[in-house]
Amino acid sequence: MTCLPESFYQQEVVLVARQLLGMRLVRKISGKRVAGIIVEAEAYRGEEDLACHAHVGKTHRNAVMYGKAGRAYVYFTYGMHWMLNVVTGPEGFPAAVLIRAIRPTEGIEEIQTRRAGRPEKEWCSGPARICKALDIDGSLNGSALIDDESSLWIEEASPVFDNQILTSPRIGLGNTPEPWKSKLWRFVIDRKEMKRP
DNA sequence: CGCCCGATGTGCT
DNA sequence: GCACATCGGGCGT
Repeated sequence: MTCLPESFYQQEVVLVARQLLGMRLVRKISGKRVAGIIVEAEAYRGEEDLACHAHVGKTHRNAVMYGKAGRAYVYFTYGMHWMLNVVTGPEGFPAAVLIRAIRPTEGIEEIQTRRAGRPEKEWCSGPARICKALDIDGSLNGSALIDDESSLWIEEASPVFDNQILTSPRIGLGNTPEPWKSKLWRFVIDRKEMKRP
């Protein structure tokens, strides 16, 4: 296992969100690999971005986003859901990528158990579903994704060409003002387009 | 499949 | 007190 280095995460957050598509998110659960290819991700960028949790300034909740790149920012919302983000950019500048969907590739039995009773298509399509499927919660908030001690990291898999990628506004920003609401900071692998350039 | 709505805890004003 | 980077069940098409 070769996890992505800190230098990867130190890049501009929108670029990192794009680059994460096609990479493999790996979680180790009692010694076993549970993993999937990242197929959807969104960038949240600085205090200026009114959709970003950091728009209210630094607080206890969002403090990890202000820290070093390559850490997990895991937060709780809607009274029941965990969300996984990866911190990017220089220390002190709050930015992170929300992992919104993966395509499971390893540890399918573990995922199936954790997502019992739901259709396979819904196992890991959605930020809270990923956390449920991979047993990710607040205990991983602030943890490094870039060392071998970790039980959560991202590794290279297969590159994704630009013509396989769709962009759109970020999901779920109901009350967020423009221009933030319309920023094309959501990246998705187009399931239909499997051609090479 | 789509739309609607309730669930349910916490951070921040 | 309220908004929230959501999900799943219920019901109509």
